[in-house]
Amino acid sequence: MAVTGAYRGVSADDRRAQRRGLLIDTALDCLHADGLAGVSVRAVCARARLTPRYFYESFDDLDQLLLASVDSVVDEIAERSLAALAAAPDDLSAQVRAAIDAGYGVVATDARKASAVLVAAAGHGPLRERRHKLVTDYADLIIDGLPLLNGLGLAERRTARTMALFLMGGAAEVIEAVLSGRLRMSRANLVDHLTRMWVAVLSETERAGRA
Amino acid sequence: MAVTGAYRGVSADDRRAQRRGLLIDTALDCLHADGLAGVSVRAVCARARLTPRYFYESFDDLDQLLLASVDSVVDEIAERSLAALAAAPDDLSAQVRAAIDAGYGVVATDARKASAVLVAAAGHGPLRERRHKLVTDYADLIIDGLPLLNGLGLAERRTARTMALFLMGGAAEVIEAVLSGRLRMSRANLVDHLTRMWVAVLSETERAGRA
DNA sequence: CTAGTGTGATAACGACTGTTGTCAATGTTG
DNA sequence: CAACATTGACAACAGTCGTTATCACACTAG
Repeated sequence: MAVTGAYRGVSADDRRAQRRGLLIDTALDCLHADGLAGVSVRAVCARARLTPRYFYESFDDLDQLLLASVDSVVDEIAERSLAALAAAPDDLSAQVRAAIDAGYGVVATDARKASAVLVAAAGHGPLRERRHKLVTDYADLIIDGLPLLNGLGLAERRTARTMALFLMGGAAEVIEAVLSGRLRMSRANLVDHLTRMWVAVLSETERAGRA
Repeated sequence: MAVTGAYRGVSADDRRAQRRGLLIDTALDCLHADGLAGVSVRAVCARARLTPRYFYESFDDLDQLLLASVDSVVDEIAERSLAALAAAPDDLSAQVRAAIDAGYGVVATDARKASAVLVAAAGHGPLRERRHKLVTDYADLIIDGLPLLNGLGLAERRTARTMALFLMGGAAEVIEAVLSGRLRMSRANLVDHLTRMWVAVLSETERAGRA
């Protein structure tokens, strides 16, 4: 039953990849529309105009699809944030601002992606574990990406990780409030506030670490 | 079919309240054990050794039960935090520390309550809206509870609210990491770090507001 | 003791779930 | 053309969901 031949001018591998991508994208639709409970094999397939057969062609399990969907969003955020941070001038405030603005840009222009990140926080089982890993990875990226925090010992590293978790959780909370409409604020203002608070925590932690 | 008479020496109202409380408590069990998906009418009733009839006696809907469960936890946290804050000496650091320690004490001694708060963050529909309201209420409590932030104008109040959201989101993230075992840290250390970062943000925001 | 109320177990309903299988239609290749 | 690969629609399985109803038993009130 292996799919190997070409079909409508598209190779078998390309068609598989195409369907897989469609399922991931459609999962984001379902997630945004009906929450985690709205993501079922049948629902996603129906919305993607595919049959369950093609779901099991690309994923063993619903969890695999959810993980792939969340990963696609998280990877995009990390990629853009880090690129912006690397391109920013050698100034703490400028670097933080660039990273936050770039990351916010991803979820601000696609509400589905914001839902994906938030829903991942509440999932259970594999989704929850994945989220743990992602948050920790982000924290390490923050630590490594900021020259201010380089050259830390092991004790300070745990402090730095705690700080990174705090910064991300706080930013996520504020961003969620803005995207949901509860907190009305321009993008520039949002980035300003977040940058200010991040820098406040970063500076204080660095000062406390030196002391 | 109205329940009015006494039974085993307990009045009808008391029995209803007892069953309602049992369902709320059992819902926390299910939530902690199997996540949001594990909370179903049948599952909760089975675990509580009640029949679905008594579920519909106290709740119209599963959402109502979830809301009641989350509310019970959130109310407890708010109550204890505010009491501790009010009892603390007139010092920013001491007040923040007291409030954080009291709030953490609630979830630290009962993992189910931590799950409830975290799961509420990712819910959909009514649960999500409720969480929005709760977070905003907390933010206002923080603002009103800290003399440092009193007497703010409307513009500063939005800044203060943004800050309060940031502080809560950050604290939640770190607390979740500690409770899940990803971040090993003593309670004293955790409270120290959170207090330090809260005070850093609070001081900086107050400084920026004055400028 | 009798009549009535409260309780708990169980069944039923249609709808949905994950998963697998079948079958006709459509496209490709010999 | 014939032979085959690929697609999409649909059925089937057992399980759970929310919700309501039924029935026997425990208890209380008169």
